[in-house]
Amino acid sequence: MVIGKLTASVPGPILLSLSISTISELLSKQHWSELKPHLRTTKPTIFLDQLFNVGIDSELVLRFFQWSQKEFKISYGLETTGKVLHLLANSKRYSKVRSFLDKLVKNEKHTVSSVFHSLLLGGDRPCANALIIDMLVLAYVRNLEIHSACEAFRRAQNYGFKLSLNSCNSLLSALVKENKTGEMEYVYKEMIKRRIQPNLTTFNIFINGLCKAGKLNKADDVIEDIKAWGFSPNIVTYNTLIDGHCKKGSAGKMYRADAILKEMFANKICPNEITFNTLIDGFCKEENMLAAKKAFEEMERQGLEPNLVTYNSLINGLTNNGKLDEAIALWDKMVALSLKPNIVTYNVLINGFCKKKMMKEARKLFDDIAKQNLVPNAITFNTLIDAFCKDGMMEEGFALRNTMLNEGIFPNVSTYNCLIAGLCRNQNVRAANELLNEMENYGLKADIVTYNILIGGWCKDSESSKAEKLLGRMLNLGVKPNHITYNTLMDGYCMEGNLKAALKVRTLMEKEGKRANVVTYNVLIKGFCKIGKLEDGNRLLNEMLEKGLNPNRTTYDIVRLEMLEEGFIPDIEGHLYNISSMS
DNA sequence: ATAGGGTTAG
Repeated sequence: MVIGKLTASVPGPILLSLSISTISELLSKQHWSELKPHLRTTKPTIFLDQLFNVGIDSELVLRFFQWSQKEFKISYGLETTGKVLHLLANSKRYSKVRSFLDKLVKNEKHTVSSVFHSLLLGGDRPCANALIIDMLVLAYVRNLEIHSACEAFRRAQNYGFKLSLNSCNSLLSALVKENKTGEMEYVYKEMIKRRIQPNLTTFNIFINGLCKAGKLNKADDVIEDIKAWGFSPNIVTYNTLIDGHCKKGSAGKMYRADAILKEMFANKICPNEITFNTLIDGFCKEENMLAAKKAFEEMERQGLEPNLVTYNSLINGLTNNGKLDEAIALWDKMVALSLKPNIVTYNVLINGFCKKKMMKEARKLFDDIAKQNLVPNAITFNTLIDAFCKDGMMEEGFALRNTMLNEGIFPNVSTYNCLIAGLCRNQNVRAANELLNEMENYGLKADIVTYNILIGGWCKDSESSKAEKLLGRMLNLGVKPNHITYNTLMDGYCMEGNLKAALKVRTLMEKEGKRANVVTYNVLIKGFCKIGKLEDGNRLLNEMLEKGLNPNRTTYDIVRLEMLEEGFIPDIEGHLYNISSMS
């Protein structure tokens, strides 16, 4: 049988006279040199077209497609690509479809709309179409093209394709990882609307996303949704919720975390190691070491064995609460229990030594890492670099950065932030700015911390207008300023005595939807006091109290040092007791 | 396809 006969009914010239079995054999054995001469007279595109029609194995078609693409530098176009995909899908070669789609979304930058259009032209079996579109969404997620994944998710509905639960869950979880809360909530709502039945995992991912966005009440409410759908919250649900409260909650958050733990018990779900580790870390971060230790004991009472994560959290908590000795003792206890410290343990204790300016000890631990067959990572280096910079040893900091490069551990944004902050501390903002350029030449994007450091640097140099230029630059580059950005800039203008400019920044901040916080008020009150306008400072102080913002230690210091000393009695009687008791 | 620990800015 020859292709010529088979394709006689297909319009166009017949250019090949190889039998199908010969072609199949050549393709499967990849005897390209024997095939090549035939393609001098028949264009590869036409050859491929004929392969589509004769019904040979889809994998062989794919092989020819990929070989000819490379060999003749052909770019086949999306429509042909769509045909290959349909052929693969129809013969259930799903892993091939997957890797083919990976290449499509990774290498070639087509718009989602053109990919959709051509995929749908490639075949007319609706169920194959739905499958390919579903796998396309997954391919975008796998390749971290989350924006495209969302667009494909939207278009799937427009074209009437129902996506699988698996793809939707993957998309949801990717959106959580990228902190895209708005899109995550959209996808979740759409799933319900499109009647894609969620499972418990869907709800757990959704809760995690809400927690990461600080929407704790909304996250709590999902528990009711879970029950309404006929599911029961599981250990992952509760652990996620507890962690959300530990990390994002405000004052008294551990009470709510504890309340969730009790609810968990009431629902007959036993906490596991992760539950306790989460709680212990939460208490440590709240500087409540007593509660952390109690949770540790409770964990053992429940028959659960504290693991590496437990010890790392506790050691970290102890070092951050000035209990370096206890931290070292716990390290020893851990080793005695034959739990081997990992790189996190080392980083935590190195940080502990660094914070106490015990650089020799820190360095000794650092040298020990390699002896234990562990590998230092960027965090290890960043911890040391930051400490050296803060200790005024900039050369050491830069030397460590070079060591990193030599050892193939790439400096990241934080590395540069530590160095840039060091230069700013030494009043060398110009050099700091050059480092910003250097990091961008390395392809590292400055983040919010970088900008905040540099803005602070210029402000300290009484060059607040230069700092404001940086604010403009970050806005242009799509880095969203936060409270620290605005407060730092306001402080700069205030220290220059330019209250007018400072108030303008406040207006700008509020236009961006950020309300003044305690630091904002402290900065402005102090600014007014500095130029002798104590009444204005007092007015702001009252405004702050009216808004329900709690004054902090700095507020009281300002009142005591800037107002009382100038003989001005602030109009905040209820707080005067605190002012005198804090002095 | 879902949950826990480490570095940088007021």
